[in-house]
Amino acid sequence: MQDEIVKSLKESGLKITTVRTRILEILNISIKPLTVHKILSEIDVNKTTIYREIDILLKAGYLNKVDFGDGNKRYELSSLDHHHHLVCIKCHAVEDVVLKETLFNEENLISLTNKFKVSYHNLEFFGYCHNCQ
Amino acid sequence: MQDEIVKSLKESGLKITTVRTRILEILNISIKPLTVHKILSEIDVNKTTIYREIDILLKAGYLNKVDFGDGNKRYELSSLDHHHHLVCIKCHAVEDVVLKETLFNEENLISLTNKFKVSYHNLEFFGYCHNCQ
DNA sequence: TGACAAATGCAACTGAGTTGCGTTAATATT
DNA sequence: AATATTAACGCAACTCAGTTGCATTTGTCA
Repeated sequence: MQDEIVKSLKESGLKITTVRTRILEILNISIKPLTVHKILSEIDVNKTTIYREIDILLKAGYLNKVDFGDGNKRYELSSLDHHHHLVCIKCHAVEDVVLKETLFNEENLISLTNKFKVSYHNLEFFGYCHNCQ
Repeated sequence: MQDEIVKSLKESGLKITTVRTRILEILNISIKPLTVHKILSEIDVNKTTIYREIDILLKAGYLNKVDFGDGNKRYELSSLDHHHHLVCIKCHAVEDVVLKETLFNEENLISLTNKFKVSYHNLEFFGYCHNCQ
């Protein structure tokens, strides 16, 4: 694991454990957000540990929660550039997409007109991928 | 229930039942998307029935599924104008918001550059409402 | 190396959502 | 209006994601 991350973890009072290292590795290699189920299948560890670990990494800001609305929460490294996903309704393939326009302007307008301070947003697109059209 | 909806239901081969009518009424009155749990608390009916009913209404296009990422699916009438939600992280209040710009342009760009045909999207904003800032 | 806190495993639990099946109610048909 | 048909419904039992309490182990630091 990179020195930078090790340092960051220690500063957060988190230990460098096998499980923690493996989770970060697995998510680092993955090209799409993963479910707990998927992560569990890659590590020989108790599910309680994974759930707790993900909770810790989420709160410490290392992970983002991604929701495809199928009842399974997914996670990806928050160190990735801000992006959204294209989820195929048919084959469930997932692609990243970076919008041409950010939602900053909208968030500023919301702040003014709704008096609501936006912290973050969830945006995913659903449809048919190249192969499934 | 409005004649228009009754006609539409019958054309879909759906019967006008007490439960069905009540669900549509409850969602029509509500200012925010409701969980199954909430709907169940308003009608004296078996939970299996509610789940099946919502599935039917979803597939027939009367409802939209809304996801606030807390593990509870929510539903609202699809007859409402296209809008998104502002969800307060602290008090869980929900407001509607209509964006100044639609995501149509982005969806068209996605179609061209990613060869992905967008059918719909999920977009919700999270942050702090007027009272909780 | 010893002490302390963080991390882990296990078993039992909770709660959302599902399935199979027998019964009831709404609608169409005669 | 009586009957047949099929959608709708209730119930019990189930699955599966995620949680909790508690005892044990491991990483880190003094």
